[in-house]
Amino acid sequence: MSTRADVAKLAGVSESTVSYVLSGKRPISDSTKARVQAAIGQLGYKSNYAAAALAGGSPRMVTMMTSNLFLTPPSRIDGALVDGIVNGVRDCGYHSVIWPISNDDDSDVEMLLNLNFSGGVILMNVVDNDPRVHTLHSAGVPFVVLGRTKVGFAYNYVDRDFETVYMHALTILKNLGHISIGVLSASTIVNPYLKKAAKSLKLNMKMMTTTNNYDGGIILARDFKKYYADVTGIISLLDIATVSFVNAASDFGISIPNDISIIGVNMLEEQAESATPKISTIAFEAYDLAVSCGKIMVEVIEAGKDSEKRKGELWVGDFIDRGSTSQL
Amino acid sequence: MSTRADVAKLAGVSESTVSYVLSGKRPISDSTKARVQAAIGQLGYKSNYAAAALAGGSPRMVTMMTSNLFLTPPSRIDGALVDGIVNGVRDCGYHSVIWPISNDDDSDVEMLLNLNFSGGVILMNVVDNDPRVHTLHSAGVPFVVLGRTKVGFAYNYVDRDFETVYMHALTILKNLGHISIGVLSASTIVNPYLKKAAKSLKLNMKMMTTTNNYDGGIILARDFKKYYADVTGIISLLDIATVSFVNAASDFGISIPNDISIIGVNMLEEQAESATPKISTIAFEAYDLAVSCGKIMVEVIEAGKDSEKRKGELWVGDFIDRGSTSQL
DNA sequence: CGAAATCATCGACGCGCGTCGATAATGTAG
DNA sequence: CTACATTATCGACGCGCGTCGATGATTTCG
Repeated sequence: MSTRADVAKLAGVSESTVSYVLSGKRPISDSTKARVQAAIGQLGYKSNYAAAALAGGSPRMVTMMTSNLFLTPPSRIDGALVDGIVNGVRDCGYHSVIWPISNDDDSDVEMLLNLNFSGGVILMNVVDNDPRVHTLHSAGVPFVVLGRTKVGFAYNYVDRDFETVYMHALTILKNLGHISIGVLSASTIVNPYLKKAAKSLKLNMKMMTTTNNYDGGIILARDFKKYYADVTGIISLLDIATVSFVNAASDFGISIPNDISIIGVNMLEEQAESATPKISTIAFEAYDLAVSCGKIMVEVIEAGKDSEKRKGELWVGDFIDRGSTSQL
Repeated sequence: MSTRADVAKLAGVSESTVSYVLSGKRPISDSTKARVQAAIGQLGYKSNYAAAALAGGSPRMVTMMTSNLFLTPPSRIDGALVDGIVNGVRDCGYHSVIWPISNDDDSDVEMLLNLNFSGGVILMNVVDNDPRVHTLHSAGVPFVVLGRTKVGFAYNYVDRDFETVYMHALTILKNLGHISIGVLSASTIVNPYLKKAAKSLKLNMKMMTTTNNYDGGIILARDFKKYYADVTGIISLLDIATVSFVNAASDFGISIPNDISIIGVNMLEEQAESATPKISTIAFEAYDLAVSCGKIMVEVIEAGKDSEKRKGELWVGDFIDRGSTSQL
């Protein structure tokens, strides 16, 4: 591996000149700039990451942590989020890697922190009162949560504004005359925001719990008339199961949107488009949200410890009508 | 962040002593060892990754590269492989991260190499004549391929010995009297090793192509009597679709193993166990294979450029009879 | 008991790069 | 023509740690 010294010698300039050509932080004449570039090309010089990180203060690197990536098959949404973060931090001159987690205790987090090789951590797939947030917080590492969790202190986060999203979706259904609303979810617990919105709109909620995979939606469609006959409007918190539910509905004599109206609040546009019929959504701009998360991560890193400000950002999204809803 | 100097001062020893306590590369008396440990604990000292990498030569870090992780939902096998690598390199005192790839040209590879922050690269999900192998090779970066691909030069790899695996599976089917063999695969192209094995055993092959997801297996089961009526033995190269195929078979009047015998050659044991009936396999010890891959990666890194040796390792696996095969 | 071996520890150096202050070269105004 | 601002470049230093050679302390053995 060639070093800065090699480049400098070949170009006939000092080492610092090479650095300034690379960083652009001081003016360099066009002629020497060209000579240095040529030398770099000729030697195939690549700056040493470790040395740059050491000399430059904190490493320009961000680590993404998600809970065990492969235990449950990740969805397209995860892909969009990762992509967004990668490009968000890249715009700020940072890089990003994924920290692979095997076991779900936070020994992996400890290890990452001990390693101390990245400037900040983006936490994904957080759960209630996530222990990893506590660990990161007490370690004093710059971090941003992609999502939210209840812990006893302030932290940086980027998340969807579920309160508004749910209210929006339910209002649309209510305005169409739907009173009995099914909630397609992987959990039997009703999201508090959703519950609140339903209450204020005086809507009846019925949980339609299933697993978020292909089967899940089919089973729900099969059982719909038996268990959920009174439901006329559905708000879906799932993505994969929603697509298969909609696809399979007609097989079980359910017509969308004639018999039931459905709004997806947690799926990508491409997924909503892929179903037959297409699914109306409250847009979830996962990619853009993640880009913003990446940028905030870099801000937090560069603000450093001096700043005690915490930043929270919430994203809403428009209603996109694809015809899966109709007047009751 | 506290540094080695802080620890040394607090413990009343020299900086190098602190280093040797940490690395264990020179004997240190128990008493000073204890004092240093105490100081480390008190200060919450964590060694600086960048500095260690710089001083120590190459960074003790491995990068895993897989093609766009989230484009197609990764399977459990990918999870086992990642886990294996993580633990394999960890046993050697190395760490590992996943390099997120968004676009499938190799600009991401270039970027990783330019960054120059990891000691080596493990390439996963390689395709025929993978351009990334060429890029890594000409960059002179230590790398190991988890799998194999045809390029015009030698490289380090760890892979299954498909030649033997296929031969083993087909021999078992043949010995049970099966002559007409279906090949469950996601591609219409017959694997050359498989073709060779079938030829030498004088078996008739019939491609049963489907997508490797839940649907894929169902569709195949549905169409089986129509298109593959003559098939009595199946060798499956898929995992998810194989499980759903076996599960759905009885729904379409196919009895396993009475009507057809099936052997999975590319699935995890837990997946084979999860089907009804359970599926016999040629064991694919994905985790162990990946552990070995990780260890080889470290060997390659530590051998350095001086060594031009290339290492290849092939894994077979035993036949595990779960009763999904029977005499014709 | 003295010489040699062993043990525990220290100090110094260098890894490659970012950046600050200084310097030489050039331009501008009085 | 001198005094001073501006521009282009250089040299030096330090980031934090791994490691080598050296040194003083202790033990071993003839």
